[in-house]
Amino acid sequence: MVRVRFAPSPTGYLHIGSARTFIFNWLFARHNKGTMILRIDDTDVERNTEESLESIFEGLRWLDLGWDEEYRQSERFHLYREAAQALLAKGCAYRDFTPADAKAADAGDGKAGWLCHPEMRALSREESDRRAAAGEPFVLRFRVPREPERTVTFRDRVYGEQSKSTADIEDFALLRSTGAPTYHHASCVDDAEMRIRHIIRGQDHLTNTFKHVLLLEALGAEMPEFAHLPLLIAPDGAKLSKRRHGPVVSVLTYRDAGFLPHAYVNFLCLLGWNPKDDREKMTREELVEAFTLEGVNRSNAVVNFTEEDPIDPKALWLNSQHIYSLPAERLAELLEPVWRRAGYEVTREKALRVTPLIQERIKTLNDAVAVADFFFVKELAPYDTAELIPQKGDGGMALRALEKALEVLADGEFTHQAVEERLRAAAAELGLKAGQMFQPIRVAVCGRKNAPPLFETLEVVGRKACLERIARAVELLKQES
RNA sequence: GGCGCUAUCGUCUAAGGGUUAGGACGGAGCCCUCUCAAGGCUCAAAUACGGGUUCGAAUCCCGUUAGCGCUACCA
Repeated sequence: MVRVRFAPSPTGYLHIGSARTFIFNWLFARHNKGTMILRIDDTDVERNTEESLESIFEGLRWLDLGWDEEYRQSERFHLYREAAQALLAKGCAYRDFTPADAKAADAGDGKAGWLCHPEMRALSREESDRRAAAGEPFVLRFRVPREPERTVTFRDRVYGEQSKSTADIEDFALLRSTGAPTYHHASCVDDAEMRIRHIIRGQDHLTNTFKHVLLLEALGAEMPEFAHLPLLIAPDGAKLSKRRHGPVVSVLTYRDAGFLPHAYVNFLCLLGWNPKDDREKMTREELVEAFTLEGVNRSNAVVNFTEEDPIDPKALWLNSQHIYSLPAERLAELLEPVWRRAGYEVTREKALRVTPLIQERIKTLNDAVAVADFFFVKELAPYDTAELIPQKGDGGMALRALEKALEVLADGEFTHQAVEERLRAAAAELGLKAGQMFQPIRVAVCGRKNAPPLFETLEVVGRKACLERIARAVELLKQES
């Protein structure tokens, strides 16, 4: 039975690297019909914040993948205390009465004291119990078995065989002087208790794993499999940090930028993993089907962004691909609130008619505001009348085209086929090329040169608004001459 | 400093002893076309460096360099 967990600590927003770890765990669980566990690693009371927890949940909810079980370490302190007791009783742990600041002082430069404090490690049981009973503060440390020295090994599903001498592993803390567990302790106790079979997490934990193997052994737990993931880094090679790189490190940024969650999930999957064929755009189902640990690679991946352009171009492209393959009705549903937020008056029917015209012209949901404005606004924003003048033409030509359009569009059927027929005939009659006839009309109706196909656009904008806008353009041209 | 991990186009990546080192994004160009997109085609662009092993190395080994991680009573 596959059981995996994602274990964020609520000390910040949901980082995109964490999001990817969550996604890989989720994919692995779903691919293997296993269980996905969300565990909040909130053992550091000092640093945890409620806002952070909220933003992590918000990010996770947006990703829209879900999970099966949920735990909070802050509600499980009794388990960690019991486990610590047992470890102490078995001699696998010892009390270290060194004051916190003293330890920092002499272990500072990676010199002698970093492995352990030999006096503390050697303290007799009686002495240790006596000082503890007297209320002297201590941290509980794991007694790394160093005599005789041995090599700790495990096989990582991504990085292969790993080994490290116990001579290079320090006596790490299990319990702080407050009695609260450290990350290593709580994490291992929980992984054992929750019967996590596969630990999939960031590569920053690769060397921590030697400690965890030792601890898990001491706890008498069945050894899980480990799979470490390459890290996501910034273009400057540094790890992604909010301070240095800004909001690009938070998943909520992509939601707010108008990304589709499954497109963003797709993008994150391609950072450090690939399906071994040339597929790039993949649906959630395809990802679940294709995901295996064998496809994960070992080197860190750069998220490609710059200060001017904070979104990775490939993410943008993938998003446009996912938008394009959405059924128009579904896209219209998603676009409606976007337009409404922009202050446009939008009905379901209107959204349904506009959407197909812009579907392949937007890369994000938010793009729809600027791309479709002229379908919704009462009055066009002022534009440069020079735009009305066609290629190899002049103001006079624009005027003739527009006046003819006014005449031709005033009555008759107002469907795009009928409108196209009449407009093409009109162009022929005036001796104009199609483009020369259409550009003034497009600019008059849309307020700019770049817009969706003209006839469909005219049909959706409607006869009344089209005639008004063309008449307005005629007026402007006449004023100028 | 110690220990560990990593190194293919600008970026994401494929190839895991024999390929003109493949794909994608981005860039350039062409085609299509009522504009813009979308789409199609083409081009530029990479095996960090030095040694081995081998008939043959991007691929295996060693070293160098660089980057990253751990080295907290953070996670």
